[in-house]
Amino acid sequence: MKKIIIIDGNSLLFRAYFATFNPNAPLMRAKDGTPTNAIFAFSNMLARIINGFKGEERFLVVFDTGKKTFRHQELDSYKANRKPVDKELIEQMPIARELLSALGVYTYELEGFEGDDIAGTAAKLAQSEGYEVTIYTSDKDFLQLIDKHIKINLIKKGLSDIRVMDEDTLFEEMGLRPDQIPDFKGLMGDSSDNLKGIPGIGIKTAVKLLNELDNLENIIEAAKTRTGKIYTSIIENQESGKLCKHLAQIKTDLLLPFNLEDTIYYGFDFNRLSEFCKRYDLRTLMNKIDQKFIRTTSKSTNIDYKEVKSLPEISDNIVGLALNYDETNYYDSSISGIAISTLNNIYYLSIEDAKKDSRLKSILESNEIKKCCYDFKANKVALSRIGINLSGLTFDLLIASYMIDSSLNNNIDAIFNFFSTSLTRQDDVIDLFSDNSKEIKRVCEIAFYSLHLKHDIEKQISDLQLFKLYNEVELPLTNVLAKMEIEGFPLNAHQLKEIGQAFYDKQKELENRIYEIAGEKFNIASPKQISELLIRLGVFEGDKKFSTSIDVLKKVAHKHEIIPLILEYRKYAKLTSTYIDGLLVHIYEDGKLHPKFNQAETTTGRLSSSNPNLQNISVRDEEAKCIRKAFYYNDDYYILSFDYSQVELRVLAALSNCTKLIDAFNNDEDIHEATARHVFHKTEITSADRRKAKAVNFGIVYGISDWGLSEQLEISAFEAREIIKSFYDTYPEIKYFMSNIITNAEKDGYVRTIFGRVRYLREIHDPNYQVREFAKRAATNAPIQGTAADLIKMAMVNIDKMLSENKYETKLVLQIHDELIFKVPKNEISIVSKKIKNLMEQVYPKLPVKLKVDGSYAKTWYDAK
DNA sequence: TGAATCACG
DNA sequence: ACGTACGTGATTCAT
Repeated sequence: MKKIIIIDGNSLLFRAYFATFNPNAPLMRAKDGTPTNAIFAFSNMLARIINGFKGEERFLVVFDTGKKTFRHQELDSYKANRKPVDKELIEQMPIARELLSALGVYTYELEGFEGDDIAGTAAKLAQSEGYEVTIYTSDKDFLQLIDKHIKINLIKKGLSDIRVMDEDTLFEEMGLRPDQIPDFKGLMGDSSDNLKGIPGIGIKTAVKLLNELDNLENIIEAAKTRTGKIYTSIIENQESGKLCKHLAQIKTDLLLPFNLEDTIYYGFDFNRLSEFCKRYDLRTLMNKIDQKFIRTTSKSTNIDYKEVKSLPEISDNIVGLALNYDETNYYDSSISGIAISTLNNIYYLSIEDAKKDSRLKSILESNEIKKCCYDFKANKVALSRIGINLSGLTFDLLIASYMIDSSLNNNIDAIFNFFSTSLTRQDDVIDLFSDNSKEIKRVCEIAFYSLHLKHDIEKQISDLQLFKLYNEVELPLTNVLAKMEIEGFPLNAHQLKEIGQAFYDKQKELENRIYEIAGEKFNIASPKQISELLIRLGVFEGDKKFSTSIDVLKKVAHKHEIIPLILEYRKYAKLTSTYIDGLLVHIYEDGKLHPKFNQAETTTGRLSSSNPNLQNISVRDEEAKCIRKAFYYNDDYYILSFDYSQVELRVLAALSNCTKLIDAFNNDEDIHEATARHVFHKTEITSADRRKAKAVNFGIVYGISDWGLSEQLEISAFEAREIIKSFYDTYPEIKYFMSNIITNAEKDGYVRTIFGRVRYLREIHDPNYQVREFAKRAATNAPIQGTAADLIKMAMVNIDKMLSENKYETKLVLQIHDELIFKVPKNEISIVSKKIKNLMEQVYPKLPVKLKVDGSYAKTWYDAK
C-alpha cells in the first residue's frame, strides 16, 4: 500500500524546543550564537523518520505561517491568551525550513490557515486515493482526523516517546469517535486556544453526553427539554459551544496547489545538508541520517582515475595513497590493489602489478615523497606483509578527524561525510555479481581526497590550536604503533593451554558442585537464571530480576553457600573463555599476537587495544596473573616493563597547582599515606586509613560522589561525605580546579588537556539531570586522563626515536595506558633501561610535579613487574 | 543488537 | 529528591 507521512512542523518544533530547554543552563547555540536546540532535536526526529523509509514514501511537513487565520477573523480573541513564544524558538522557525529544504523534504504552508488544515486536507485526500496515512503531531485536535487509513502518531514529552492512535485506541482512551472530537471541544472549550466552550462541563460530562446524544447539536436540542444546572448552562452558552466546535474543526477541503506525487521523498543533497550542518554547528546530523538517502554526491562525482599496469614517473613530492583491502582486519587481509593520487592524476594498480613495480615500491618507502592517507597505520601494517616498508607520513585523515573531535564515529564514511566529501558507498562494493569497478573507484576516491583535503583540515586543526600535538605527537605515534603491531607480542600456545587446563578442571568441578547444591542443572552463565535461583533459595526477596554482578553477590555471599561458588565459577569461566581460548585464536604462525592499537577510538586521548585486547590481561588476582607466564621470548631477550607511578594523580596535582600534593610527590612520599595524614589529621597511619585515602585519591580523579566512595569502601555515606570534605580542605586547589573546569565546560562546551587535546561535552547542557551530572564528571576526568595519555604518547615517540637513532634492537611492543613493555636483547638491557626510564621521567620537565617511573625486566611477562 | 558481566588502567 | 566514580574490549545470553 502507498504511504504518506505528514508532519505538523510547528507542533514538533515546539516539543523539540522544550525537550532540550533547561532553564538553568545556556541554550545550545551555533558558534555565532544562533540558538539551535530545537533544530537539533527536530533534526534527530526527522532523521529517525527518514531512516525508516523503505521505498519512495510521500513525505510532507506542514507549517503555520504565523499570521492571522480565518479562525481569528471569526473570533477576535482566538488564541489571544497564548503567552508570547520565546524569541529563541521564533529564531529557529526559519532555520527549520532551511533544514527541511536541505533534507529535500516537501513543505507547505498557506496564509490564512493553520498547518492543521493543510494536514487534514492532505490526509483525507491521500486516503481517498488509497494511501496509508501517518501524521506526527503533539496536538490532540488532530485526533479528529483518525480514519480507517489515517493514524496519528502523538508525540509525548520525550520526543522519542510516540503513541500511535487509531480508531480503537482513541475509543479505548477517550470513549469517543474521531468525528466527535470537535463536539467534545465545543463542550469543553480549550484554554490554550482561549475557547471557553460551555462552562461547567468537564471531560466526564462531555464524554457522557456525547455517548448518549452523539453530537453537540443533539445535546443542545435535548437540553431544551431537560432540567439541571448543566443543561441551563448549555442553553445559555450554546453559541459559544457551536463556535468552539466550529473553530476546532480541522478543514479537509482546502485547495492544495500540489499533488501527492510531488511529496515523494527522493533523498537529500549532500552538499546542501553538509553546508547547513556546518553553518549551524550541528556536528552529528550527517552521521545520524542514513547515507543511502544521499541524492547527489558532491565532490566525488567526477573522479577520473586510470587503471595502469605500472606507475608512470611521478615528479610530485606529495601523494595520496589508499589500499584495496579489508580495513577491519588489515594485519592479515590480503591487498587487492593500490591507488596513488597526485595533484592531477589518480592511478590504480592491481596487487599483482604493484608487487612487480619497483618505482611504486620506492615511492612508498621514500621519506621524501610524503603520503596522505586515511589510517596510515593500517596501510603500513598491511604493506609490511608484502615486504614494503611504508614511510613518509604527512597527513592522516583518521587521526586528523580524531583531533578535531574525538567523539566522532571513526569510520571512514562518517569521516568523509564530516568533511563534506562523500565516497562511493561500501554497500555497493560488496556485490559478488558486479565487476569491481565501484570498489576501485572508492579506493581511488580515498587516495584523491586524502591528498586534497589536507590543506583545509590542517587549517581546522591549527584553528583549534592542535597542530603541534597532531604533528609532533600523534602523527609520529602512528608510525610507532604500526611498528608495534607489525612486531607483535609472543604468546606460547603450549604453555597457555597447560595453564588453562587447570582453569578448565576447576571450572568443571565448580559447575558440578553448583548443580548439586542447586539440585538442578542450569546455565550458570545466565544472569537471569542465577537471579531466579537466588530468589528460589531465599537470597533475594521479590520477583523482579536482580543484578547478579560481583559487588551485589559479594554483599549477600554469607546468605548461601552457593554464592561463593558462583563467584569462583565466574572467575574461571572468564579466564577460560576470554584469556585461554580467546587468546589462542589470535596466535599467528610466528608464535605472536598482533594486537591492533586503536589511535582514534577513545574520547580522552588514550589508546585502546583489540584483536586481542592486551591492555586487560589479568594481574590483580594472583592465580589469574599466571597467564602472564605464557608470554615470553626465547633466551636471547628480556621483557622489560616500565610504568609511571601515580601519573593521573600527579597530573591532577599539576593541573590544579596543588602545592601540598606537588610537595608530597616531589619529596617522594607515599602519596596515599600523605593524603591519609592530612585528611584524617593523624601522624600514625593504619593500613585501614591508607586504604581509605587511596580510594579517595582514585575517586577524586573520577569525579567522586559520597555514595560512590561509601560503596567502594563499604562505609556510610555520612562517613564518606566527611572524608571528601576533609580531602577538599586538605587540597583546596583541587576543589577550585574541579569547579573551574566544569564552569569552562559549560561555557565552551569542551575541555582540554595541558597539551590542548579537546574533548567535547555537549551533554553538559542536557535537560536530564543524570546525563548532565555524568558530563560534569567526564569534564573533570578528561583533562586528567587525557594529559596522562598525551605524556606517555610523547614518551613513546621519543623512545622510538632514541632506539632507532642508536640502532638498538630493543623494540617497544605494548602500551598499557601508564606502562610500556619492551622486547630487549640481553646485551642491551642495562643501557636501554636507563635511557628509557630517563626519557619517560623527563618527557615534559616543565610539569611542576616530577614524574616517577618504576619497572623491571625478566624472562616472562609474569615476572617483569 | 544490546545488556550484563568482568578483565585492565 | 534524584541517582551516583572515569576510560576501554571480549564474551555470553537473550531478544
